Amino acid sequence: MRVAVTLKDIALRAGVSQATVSIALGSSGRISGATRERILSIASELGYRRNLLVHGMQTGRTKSIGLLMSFCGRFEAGLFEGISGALDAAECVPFVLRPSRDVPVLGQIHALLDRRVDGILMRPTGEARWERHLHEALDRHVPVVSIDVETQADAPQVDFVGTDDAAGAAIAAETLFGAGHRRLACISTGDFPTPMFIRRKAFEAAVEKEKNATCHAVHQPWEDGIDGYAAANEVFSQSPRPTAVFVTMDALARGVYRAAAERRLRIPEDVSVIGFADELIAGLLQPPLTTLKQRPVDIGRIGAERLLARIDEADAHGERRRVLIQPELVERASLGQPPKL
Amino acid sequence: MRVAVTLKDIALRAGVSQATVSIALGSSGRISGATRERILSIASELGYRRNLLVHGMQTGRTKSIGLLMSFCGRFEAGLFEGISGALDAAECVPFVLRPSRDVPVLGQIHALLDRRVDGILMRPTGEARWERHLHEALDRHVPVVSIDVETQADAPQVDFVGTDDAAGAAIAAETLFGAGHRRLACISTGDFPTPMFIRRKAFEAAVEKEKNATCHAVHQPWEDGIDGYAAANEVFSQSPRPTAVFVTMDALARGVYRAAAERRLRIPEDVSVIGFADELIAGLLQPPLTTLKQRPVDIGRIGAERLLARIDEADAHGERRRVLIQPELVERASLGQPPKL
DNA sequence: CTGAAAGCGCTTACAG
DNA sequence: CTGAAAGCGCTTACAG
Repeated sequence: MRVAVTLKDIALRAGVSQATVSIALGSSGRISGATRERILSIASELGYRRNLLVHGMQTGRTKSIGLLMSFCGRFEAGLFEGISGALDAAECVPFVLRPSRDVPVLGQIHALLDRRVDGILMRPTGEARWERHLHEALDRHVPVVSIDVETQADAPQVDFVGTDDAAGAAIAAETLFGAGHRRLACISTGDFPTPMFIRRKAFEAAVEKEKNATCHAVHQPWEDGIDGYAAANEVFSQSPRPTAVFVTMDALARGVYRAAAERRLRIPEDVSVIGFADELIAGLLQPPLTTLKQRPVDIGRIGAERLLARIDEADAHGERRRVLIQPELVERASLGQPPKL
Repeated sequence: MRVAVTLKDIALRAGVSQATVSIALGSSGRISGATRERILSIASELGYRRNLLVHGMQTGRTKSIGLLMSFCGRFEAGLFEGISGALDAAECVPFVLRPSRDVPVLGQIHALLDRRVDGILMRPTGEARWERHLHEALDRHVPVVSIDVETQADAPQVDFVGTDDAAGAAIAAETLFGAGHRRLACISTGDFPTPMFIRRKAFEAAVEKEKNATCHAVHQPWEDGIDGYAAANEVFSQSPRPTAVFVTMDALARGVYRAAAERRLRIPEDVSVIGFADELIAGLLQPPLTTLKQRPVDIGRIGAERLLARIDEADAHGERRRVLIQPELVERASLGQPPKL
């Protein structure tokens, strides 16, 4: 067994004090001339590794953060990729906790705080129970940054980085208008304050502003594996039938395609479909789904960078800053002109 | 700002020594009668939270582990769900680091060790560079458990929990034999020691043992977004044409379906296809893909439990233990009898 | 530039 | 059952 090498060991070998070694090894402070070189070489020879537990306790910086999020799709994978990249550059490491029904959020936040994380990055679920526990962190001057879903009034000091969902929904609407559609439908799920909710509101607002345009909106409560089938059936049984459907997340398109197939409605000849998110399924559907592509890697990276900046500022209570990332239209084959009457 | 409450604060208020408070709060040792009650109530009143940095330094247990894995699909999400569940129960929290070309593995292991993780759970990539750095952990008596991909001879003390890939491949072969197929093909990717490699070898071995059965094997080097299209074209241009194709991972089926469609081969009437993993895509393909379902949540859970057990045993150098989880056939629509001549 | 000392917030023998 | 003391491995003023 190898026993950990300590400052004392190095000091002994180098014939200097522990304090000198500490200073020489830290990038900080007064330089120690040639002594430093000697200390450095002894340290590396001995395979010294600083105990970050103690270091963190002394300095108040553990170079660790907490990350509260779950992993279910390509979007989350992108977020994590971006986050990891930014943290790597700062030599910071994330504790990752997965929100779940069985585990109280407060307990998770305490688990992080007890380990003295420097900050917390979170992707809130839609549920409100998150917000009220954030003060446990903020009160201790541990900054919190939220990605993808914005926290609400309860926690106005929480920075936000996410997709500009409203802009994306407006692009979807404009695209449909541009193709000649006026009789639209919107199939949605997810309540305030989820991105899906914001997309729906923005889409409806865009329709309101467009002359002669109407929107038949169907909202379904969120559930696992939701696919929009029931809502699509309602939409397709309207008369006159909408010529285009906006779904607030790609997964809903699956049910739309199925309902359309059952009614022998061709996509896009009889009905156009446009999604949001560019999840894996968008490219797999036949015809491939036109959708709004998010930039999860950027969101993750910028979110982590903002958190690191907050940590350096030592300012957990500043006003909220928001960064909105523009989504981009990915044109595939599910969108065409409205059918001729 | 709230300043952290320490043992001293509680001791002062309770009129006892710091040591007494420490003992009363720890679940360990001698009970302190009524004093304990008083201390406990003062602690909770003050909102005391133990500093796990210091606690970890004192006891040598940080209740943190390192988790080295990346997130790209449903399988990984399942692993993480299982891991999280097991760790939650032990009040343990994982640092999660994502392997990537840009970041040296050694650096990641050091980042974990410097933070004094109690153990490391890893899902190795196929690359060998992992293994030789594991000793950094093992030498310090930090146990390592590997999931999904078994580490090799370099690190024989590393426990393994993963799918019984060989058994799964044998099931695939038996299923095809049972349906009457004898002219088989195997499309594979991934080298030793990935699960895909093991599946391929086991499949070929099963074919060898079956009378009159042949297998046309095509191996493609692993790359991102690989879909098996080129390999499928090679398979389909054989004469006589194989009547069934085993792909060592579901994603490869995508190219097989495409190649089949281009040649107007119907699935399963003209050619049967069987996959491995039950990834999301398996259910989305048309016809839905018959495949071998893995049990990622169990693998994750058992892997984490094994690691926790190793930590408790304080035995990082015991012999390797292996847990193989049986995969299960998911019958969907891509498998039928061979075409009549 | 360097050393001696104090301190971070705990736990753990060791006495009483 | 409880207290006084030492110690974990560092960092940080404070003297020299």
